[in-house]
Amino acid sequence: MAQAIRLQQVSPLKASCNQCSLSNLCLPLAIEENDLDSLEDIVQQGRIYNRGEHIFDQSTPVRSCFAVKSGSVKTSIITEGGEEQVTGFFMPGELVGLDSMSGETYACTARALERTSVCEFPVEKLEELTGRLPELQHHMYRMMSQEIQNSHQLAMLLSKNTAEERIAALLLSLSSRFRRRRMSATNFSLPMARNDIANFLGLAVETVSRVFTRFQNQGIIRARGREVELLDVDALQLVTRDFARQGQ
Amino acid sequence: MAQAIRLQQVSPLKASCNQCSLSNLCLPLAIEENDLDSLEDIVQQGRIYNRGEHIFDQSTPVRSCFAVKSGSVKTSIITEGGEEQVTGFFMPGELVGLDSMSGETYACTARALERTSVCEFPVEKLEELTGRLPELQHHMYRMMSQEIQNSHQLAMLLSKNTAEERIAALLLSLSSRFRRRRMSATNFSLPMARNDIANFLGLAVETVSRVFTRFQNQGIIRARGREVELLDVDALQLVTRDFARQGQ
DNA sequence: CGGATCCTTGAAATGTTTCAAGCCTCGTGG
DNA sequence: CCACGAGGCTTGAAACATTTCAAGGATCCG
Repeated sequence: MAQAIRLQQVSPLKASCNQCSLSNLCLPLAIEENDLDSLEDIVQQGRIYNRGEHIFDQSTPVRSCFAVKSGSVKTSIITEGGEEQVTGFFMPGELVGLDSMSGETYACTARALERTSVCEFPVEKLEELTGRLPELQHHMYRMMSQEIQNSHQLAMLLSKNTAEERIAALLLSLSSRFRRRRMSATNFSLPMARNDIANFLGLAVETVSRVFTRFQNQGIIRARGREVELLDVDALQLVTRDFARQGQ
Repeated sequence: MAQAIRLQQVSPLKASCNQCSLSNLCLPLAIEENDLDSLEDIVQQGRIYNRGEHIFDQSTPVRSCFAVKSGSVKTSIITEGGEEQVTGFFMPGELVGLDSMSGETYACTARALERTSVCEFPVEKLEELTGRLPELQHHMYRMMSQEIQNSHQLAMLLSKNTAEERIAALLLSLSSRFRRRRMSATNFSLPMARNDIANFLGLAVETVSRVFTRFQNQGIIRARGREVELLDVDALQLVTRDFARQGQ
């Protein structure tokens, strides 16, 4: 995160994907060295968003999808009645807006959970580019498929699992995403409020709070506010797999 | 449905998308008249599957995605513990397997809910083709985005809505999909068992049954087994929107 | 320091599940 | 052609997890 910001200060006007610390997570990973220029040509250095600021809004015309560079983003759908459903959390290196690719208007609203910088990929240019670079196209398909799978996984969590299982699963998901970024997988701070967690997991805030303290009393985690330490990852995995032990 | 079958009897060996009654729903809709040949070249006429037969299996190598021609398909994920989560139902003109595009192995299992015929699109060939036809690529992106949105919608249903709201939403979804095919939107037979509905909506079978009878007692629907008649579509929409009335 | 927001905790209320049983339906075999 | 069996569907009553309501405590920031 600190690296990404520093990088931006060095070359604030032109994106340089090949120097980005996230190039092994983001779109560049799918591209040959000598095609990187084409990608850099279409990338727009996004501005920095403060906590709570909208990156794009549901029902407005689709312009771009975004890669998180530092910070974190939450996406949510607002129903006609004004209810919010959080559909995802996005960390550095992850792509936001795939559910709106090639649609007319954004299917969700994306908001910065903290001070966040993003790279912006205008969809028409991205489409044009993927038409020329099969590797990139392949990668896009794969990420969109992955997004569908993630959402199915969420649906499964929501429909079949208890509050404890859902929260354990979220903690483990976050943990592995921190690890991918070479950060501590057991000691991190949650970018989102309990409220967002509750909304995302289909629970009441109070339930989330109760489960956190229950986990804490069992010695599985330690939590003070948004600071979390996973003390017993195996136990967490046991909670989620619970029903999933085949023999035994 | 009957039409699609008849068509297949006329030209059993080579697919002819331009004669297909579903061409306005399926991939051909994205393609210029004179590019249709390229699509027909890669389409494989799939065999006919009987009720319960597997079209593809989770964790086996990805070969193709499929368009339903007649009949219907359900997709589901099997957890390590053997639990099943139904992730979708697919009707004629709809694409199955988008969650596995460009992945190594299928992310779910697809089964025929009844006697079902499909068209098969080998993914490598499809990718190659979308690289050449921007319109088709655009359409693929759009359908995959749509699939993500559908799944988000499902997640929302599962996390925020009551049993009645979920079932009303499913009935309305089926209704509109029948209408798209120029079939009765109020009088149709469910392709899936109560069990599948329950699993899909994250409910117990008993609950599904109870809601069906409740709706029936309220005069909103009439149901005998899988035969369903929507007597009061407005009431159904009221059930789903319920919380979604903005003013009032 | 004050106000707002976020988080936690308790007790009662509630919708859904679970368990249990009976019924209906459809396909099969006698 | 009827009888049988199996699976699918329905219904009731008790059990349960989570929500809702209510209130207190912590934390952050101007």
